[in-house]
Amino acid sequence: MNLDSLLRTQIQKAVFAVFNQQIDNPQLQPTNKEFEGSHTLVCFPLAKISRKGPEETARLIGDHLVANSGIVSRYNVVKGFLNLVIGDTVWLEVFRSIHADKKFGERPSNGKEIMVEYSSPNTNKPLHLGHLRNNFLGWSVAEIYKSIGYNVHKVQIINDRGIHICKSMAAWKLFGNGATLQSSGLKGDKLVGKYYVEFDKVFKAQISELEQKGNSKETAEKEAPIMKLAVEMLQKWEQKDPETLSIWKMMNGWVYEGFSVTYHRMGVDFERLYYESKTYLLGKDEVLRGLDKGIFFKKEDGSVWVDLTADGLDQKVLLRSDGTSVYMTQDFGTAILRFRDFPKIEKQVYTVGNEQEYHFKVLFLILAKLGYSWAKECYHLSYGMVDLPTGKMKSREGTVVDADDLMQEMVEEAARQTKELGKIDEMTDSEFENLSEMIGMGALKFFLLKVDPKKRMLFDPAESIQLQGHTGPFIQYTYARIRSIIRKAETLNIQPAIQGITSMEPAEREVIFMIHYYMNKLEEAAREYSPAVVANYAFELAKEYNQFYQSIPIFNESDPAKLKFRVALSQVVADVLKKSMGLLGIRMPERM
RNA sequence: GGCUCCGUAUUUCAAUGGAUAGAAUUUCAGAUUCCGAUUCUGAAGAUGUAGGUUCGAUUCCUACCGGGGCUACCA
Repeated sequence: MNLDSLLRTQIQKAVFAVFNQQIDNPQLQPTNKEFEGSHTLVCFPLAKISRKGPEETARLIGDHLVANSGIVSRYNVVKGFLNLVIGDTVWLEVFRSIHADKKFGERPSNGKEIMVEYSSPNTNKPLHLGHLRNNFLGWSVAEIYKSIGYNVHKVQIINDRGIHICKSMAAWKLFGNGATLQSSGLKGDKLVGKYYVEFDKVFKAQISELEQKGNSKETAEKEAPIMKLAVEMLQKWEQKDPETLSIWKMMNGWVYEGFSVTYHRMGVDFERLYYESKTYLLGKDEVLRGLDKGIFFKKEDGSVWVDLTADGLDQKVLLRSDGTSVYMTQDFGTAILRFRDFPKIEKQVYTVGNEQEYHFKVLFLILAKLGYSWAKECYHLSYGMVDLPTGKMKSREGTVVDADDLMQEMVEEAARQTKELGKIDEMTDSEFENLSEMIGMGALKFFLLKVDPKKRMLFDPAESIQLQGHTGPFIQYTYARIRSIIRKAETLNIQPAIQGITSMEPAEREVIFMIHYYMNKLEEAAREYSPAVVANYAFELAKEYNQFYQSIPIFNESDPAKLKFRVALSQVVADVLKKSMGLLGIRMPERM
């Protein structure tokens, strides 16, 4: 039973009965805590059709609902707000159906498919803090869509070719002495990253040397020997030179080995990988087709452009004068390829930093101009930079926070904290390790996901792992304590049940209200592409439960019906907490 | 210059155009015969500025102030 839609229908009926008017979408919102009731109908907009004051309008609707709806037991009116009180028996019925529904929180398949792209790393260096936000966001949005019935395809594009990887390759060739994974003992992506840093160091030294000899900065950058080598390697790569290809394959192989370790710890996964080396030539045909149709135009030097000035943007190049393609060209080529690979998807979601907002605006516009109807459904899941308390985190400034290091630190901190609290005595080593991983990663994920994606945010590692406050571990603790209650109920052989009670304490009603609101929140999160909605919901639910826990006895309750009901309530809260946090990729401990 | 995102308590974050702008944090004052006090209750404290639309604006519009990003025949 869906209480909200039932109530909406009843309100529509009431408005029709009282004012003889149809309304599409009654404006319902949760009632402020200071007033009695759970659902509030905003009646200001209805004053126009009722031709009465907002308060009188509210009263007339309220009277009709109490008399006819069967679910509203009483109401109060404050200004133009109609606060509705749902009877306890109705709430208990709502709760009973949730408790019985093993699949609560998961919509059955709606037959629709979407694709979510995230991560999309370059293969010349390790993943950093920004990638963590990217991966957690993309993965979580995919899970949220799954839970409301979509078939979701998780993909990434791996930027495995281009000048950046050739830089690492050049440095390895010059200074590597044939180093391998085995000989270095390093994680693969770290080893390749080391040469990328090495390249940069040597490159800068060569530039300043050339500048001192009187060259301009531009010339120096072009003429630096190590850069010339990297460019040469890129050309050889494009000509499929066997030696270059084998270095390229070897070094990318190292990176993939390293990345897979990092992804595993992050807890993210992909259904399909796209490699830029296989897609970078795509899109050219589409440009030529667009040129024929007059969507694009050619300049006298032979380069092909699209004119987006009518859409408030600039002109954008699509093919260079030498006929080669640019990033934009391959990106819409890849988009089209994906729709061929997965013909049923109705849109793509791209999880990419907000510095590429312009790029995606152009991309979607071009796709629309080419006649692809799905273009307008595509979405750029844009997110802001992550700052640290110590300062800004920018790769250019060389203060990159490595993803592996950060995860390791979080887990170590969690372990230290748990030890300090003296909770490890009854745990085996592997249980302790597992718990530290859950808490450390939970703290990290929750903190990165609780903020609206599009906002630039500050990540404070110390604050994120606190057991009190707006944190993942706080919610995990609440969960662990509930599980402890459930275990005790099991040993006492108390079966959770909803029988023999007809009324509730306010704190119990609040908890049920929060639980019943879960699906609304999931849909909002999907609509907004925002895991933050789910994160903040889980936090609210945990707090609501703690209030109940604090003020109402469970095992000291003498009425067995109430005792069983409260155990059932605890059980459902635990389930919903676990499900909602699961959508953020956060695991929940039985004990902590 | 053009485009775009952002500006909310000391700080970090909330608020489909709705009520006295919520949390967390910090400080102070309280609560446990009890299921895990890593909890709960109370107090203090904020919408960058100036207009406009609206019954009602943190939200929409305009201008300004402040911050980030984009504006490459780079990816």
